[in-house]
Amino acid sequence: MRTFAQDTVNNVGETVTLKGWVNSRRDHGGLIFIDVRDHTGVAQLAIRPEQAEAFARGEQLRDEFVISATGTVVEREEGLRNPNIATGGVEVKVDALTILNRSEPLPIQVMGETMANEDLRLKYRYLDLRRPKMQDMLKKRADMYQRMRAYMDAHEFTEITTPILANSSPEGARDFLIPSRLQAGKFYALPQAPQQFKQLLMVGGVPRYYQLAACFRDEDPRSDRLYGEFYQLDLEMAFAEDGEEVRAVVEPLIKQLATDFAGKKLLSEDIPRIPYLEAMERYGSDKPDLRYEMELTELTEELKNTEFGVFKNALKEGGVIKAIAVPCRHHMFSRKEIDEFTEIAKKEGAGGLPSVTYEAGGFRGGIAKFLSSAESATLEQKLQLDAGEDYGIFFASDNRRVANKVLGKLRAYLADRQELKDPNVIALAWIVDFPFYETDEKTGKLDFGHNPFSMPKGGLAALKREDKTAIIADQYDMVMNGYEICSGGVRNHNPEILYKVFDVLGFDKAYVDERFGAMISAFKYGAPPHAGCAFGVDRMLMELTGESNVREVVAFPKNGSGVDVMMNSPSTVDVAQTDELNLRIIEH
RNA sequence: GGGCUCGUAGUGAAGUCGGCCUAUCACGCCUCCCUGUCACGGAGGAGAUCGCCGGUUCGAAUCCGGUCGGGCCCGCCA
Repeated sequence: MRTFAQDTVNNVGETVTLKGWVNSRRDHGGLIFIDVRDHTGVAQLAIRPEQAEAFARGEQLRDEFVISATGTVVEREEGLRNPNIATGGVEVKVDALTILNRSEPLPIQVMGETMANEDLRLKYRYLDLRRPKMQDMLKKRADMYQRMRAYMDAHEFTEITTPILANSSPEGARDFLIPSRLQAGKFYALPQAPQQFKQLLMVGGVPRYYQLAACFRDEDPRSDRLYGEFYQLDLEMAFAEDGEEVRAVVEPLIKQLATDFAGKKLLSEDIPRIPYLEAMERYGSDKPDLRYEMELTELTEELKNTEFGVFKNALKEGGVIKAIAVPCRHHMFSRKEIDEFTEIAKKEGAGGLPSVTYEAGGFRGGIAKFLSSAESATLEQKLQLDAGEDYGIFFASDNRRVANKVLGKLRAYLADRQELKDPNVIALAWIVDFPFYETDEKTGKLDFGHNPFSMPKGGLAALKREDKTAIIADQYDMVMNGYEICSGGVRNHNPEILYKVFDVLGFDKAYVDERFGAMISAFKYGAPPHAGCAFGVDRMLMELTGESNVREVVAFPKNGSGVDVMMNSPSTVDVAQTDELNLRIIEH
């Protein structure tokens, strides 16, 4: 009868068989200790020369050999116990030992503190996954899936799988294309999201749909963005005409994941709704981390009579002056540090980074000499400076968009640097009211701000407004600790309004019919209003488990170049295969 | 596509403003010893053309140019 490592404590006096990997071997010449590891932990085997056959095999064991050991569980004597491991009070006196498989010396270390670089870990992911931390991660992901399914089922959502072989979508990310054999010269595409299918399910009479959906996008990855494939908790609700209906349904699930599942504290039970423009003004970002304050403070009015040339020029050109006050905590920012921050500001489009320090209740250095005593007093009050604390104060004077962007970037960077993020706290927020259309900074042309299929607030009438950039999309993102974890919207189920949405950008009916034929035609046959959203499962799991790289929460991720270094994919294929698909590979 | 950064035994690091490097340390590996260890211990040993190519120099892991690979960021991600 097989017993697991952690169960040995409950089997004192009994004969057990442990199967697992050799975690470590301590050969004393006349006595061999083996720590055998399985998915439950490690247990100590003691092999004595009296069991000659087992002892001889014990001498051959090396790290990561796979063994089966049978023997009696005995209580360890006083002084021989190891309080550091769960099974440290017992050991197995081995009678018989079988080597089930041998192992060559490992290319990466499974046990111990040194960890190989990521490239090697990914190449030998099957070894990397043996590490308890990775085992734990796999279990956590499964646990999260269970909780999501249980919650969605309990709220009368029906899980429906939608096609993986889908169609190329002209909007959005780059597609993965799949050549069709039966339809020569045509292509499927892997879905970037089940967006159109789930909306068609609404037309199909499904009241509430959800899916743990695989999504595919061929875009360059980031530390919080996987290459290629990722998972979303995708959901949609028929007859929801107000985004609040969706938000109210999903909020308890996310809170439960943050607390019960991740064991963290919520910054607040009430999840704020922050309009996009307000988020940009206060945080310089549409995905602000609310665990720390450091809000952007506008000082345009307060400094309108400034003597400082840079500010004067900005104001003359209709710009704004904004600032953030950064608590110093340990020591005042050095010249070198401020230079470093300046580089960041410049990268975001700032000309420089005017600054001043606030020490011992007064402004010093930097632009301090340009501040009148009246201005100093106003700044102190507007920036809510605490005389007992020292601050570095950083300014942006530019057009509103750039000023917000610069300080927003700096706010996030400095919060990290100053360790203002509490890892045990989850701060949630809904960012709402995204602009439907935006002007492209470079071309000056009008384009969709986000998702063309969401409902413009105010419907058809709103679309006829003169200032198109003032049209608001009924769209909402959920932000968790500075990461966008969910995006959703009230969908546009009205063909007339949908045509108009594209008409604003100069696309005619034929364009819409050609590209979104199934959807626009379905909407003509009694489409119910509907709204929904989709949560990024991987990113959420990353933040909830305190990882800073999303690849850490995926069993077999691709690297930054889109390569699976373990399987060596993508790879070339036989000419016979490409011939069958009517494809010709052009050598580069 | 662009910027920054890293590349040294199987693994992780040190050395990187030219010579004390015949390249250091730890883990791992091999041989021998060891009956109470638990990251066992002890003695000994093997293992690196310093990512690759070229250049400068009396001399290059170290400087320069190129190239390949990784990571982070920008663009991109409706």
